[in-house]
Amino acid sequence: MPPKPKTELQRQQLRNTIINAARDLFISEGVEAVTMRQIASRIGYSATSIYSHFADKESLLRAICDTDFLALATKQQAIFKMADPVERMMALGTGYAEFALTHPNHYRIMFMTPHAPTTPEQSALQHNNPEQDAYFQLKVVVDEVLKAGKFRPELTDAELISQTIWAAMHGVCALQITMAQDTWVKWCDISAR
Amino acid sequence: MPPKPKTELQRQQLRNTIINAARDLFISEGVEAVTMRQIASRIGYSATSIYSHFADKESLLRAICDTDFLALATKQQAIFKMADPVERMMALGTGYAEFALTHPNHYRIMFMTPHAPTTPEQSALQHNNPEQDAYFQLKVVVDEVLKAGKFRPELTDAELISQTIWAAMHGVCALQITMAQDTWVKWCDISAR
DNA sequence: GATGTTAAATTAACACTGTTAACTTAATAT
DNA sequence: ATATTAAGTTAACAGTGTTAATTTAACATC
Repeated sequence: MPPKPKTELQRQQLRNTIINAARDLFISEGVEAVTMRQIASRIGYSATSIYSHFADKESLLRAICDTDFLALATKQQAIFKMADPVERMMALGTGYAEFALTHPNHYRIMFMTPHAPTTPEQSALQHNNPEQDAYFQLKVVVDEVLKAGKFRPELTDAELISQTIWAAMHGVCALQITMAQDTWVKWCDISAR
Repeated sequence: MPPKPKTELQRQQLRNTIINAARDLFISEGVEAVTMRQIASRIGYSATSIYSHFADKESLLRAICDTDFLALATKQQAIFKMADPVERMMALGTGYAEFALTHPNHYRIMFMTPHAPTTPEQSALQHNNPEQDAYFQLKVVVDEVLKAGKFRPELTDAELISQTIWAAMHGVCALQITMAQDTWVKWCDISAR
């Protein structure tokens, strides 16, 4: 039953309804296994109506990622206000891992699935905005720890250090997510670092 | 033009031809983008003929994985024979990264895609066989380095150390593969460690 | 040599996918 | 009352993995 003019708010609401339904399905079934028709039927619309809010499946996926990247950055933002830089850096790390392992399927979509490179106008998220960019948060903290002289002297490049830390955290989390139920390896507890 | 009886050798040859063609395409185009019809046409057969050698696309994929796990272990096997344990351990690491980054699509399938746990009869590969299990190779070398007293004294568990090393390597490689072409982060060169 | 049998391969067909085009419906502006 | 128009629909397309039905050619037997 198609009525007519919707306020911008209503449009946003429907957009969010689609995003949430799609996310639910994506994380429980896997992106590939979920069809546009399934998403639509879950919210009582026809498949094609999704296309008036998202250009295609890929941009729907990207929109989901966007909201989740923001959620992560917001969560981390609280940690970001701790007093001691070193403590802050550690807390960022455990916060990240916590996010990854309590939302493994979000994490998979966000950090373990290659997407086409995102152009600025496809994403509302801003680089180097500490409220929206969790990587920037890390870089800032690393820079502070660096200036406080708390790294080994041969480590001087904040960008490189940040990326190494991120890679290490990602390695632990990603391997855990992908391989945890594999019997090949006798997996040790994560908290052991 | 369909002739008739083929020797077992000929069957194996065709099976390999399919595997190699499929791998080529998977590597250069990505698994999802490659169709059975493409694979078939590349070797001058029709799509359906693949199904007399592989139950479906997934088992074709798994067959490729199997040969590639073995390829990795075999490649690493050479390093495994170096004299100095520490050098050996380092070389295993760079060998692993080399494999990951020269075969990113293999790597994605092998280590970044959750599969259902593989039952023994689906795979001919053997656990804890240094010729077929690259993780076991790492564990052995780590154990030797440990016994040579070359780790910091607080590190005592070979399994934990091995998994940490693996996680670190995996983190660098996986992040590189997933995010390399993303412009969000100004990626540093891998070799910088 | 003709004939049936059988594996190898092919073409046709199915159910389903993401997506586009064409069409309906109902609320507003005139 | 009527035209306009956005929101939503159904119909249709090209392409997917896969299965069923069908052809083809080589062999074994008479």
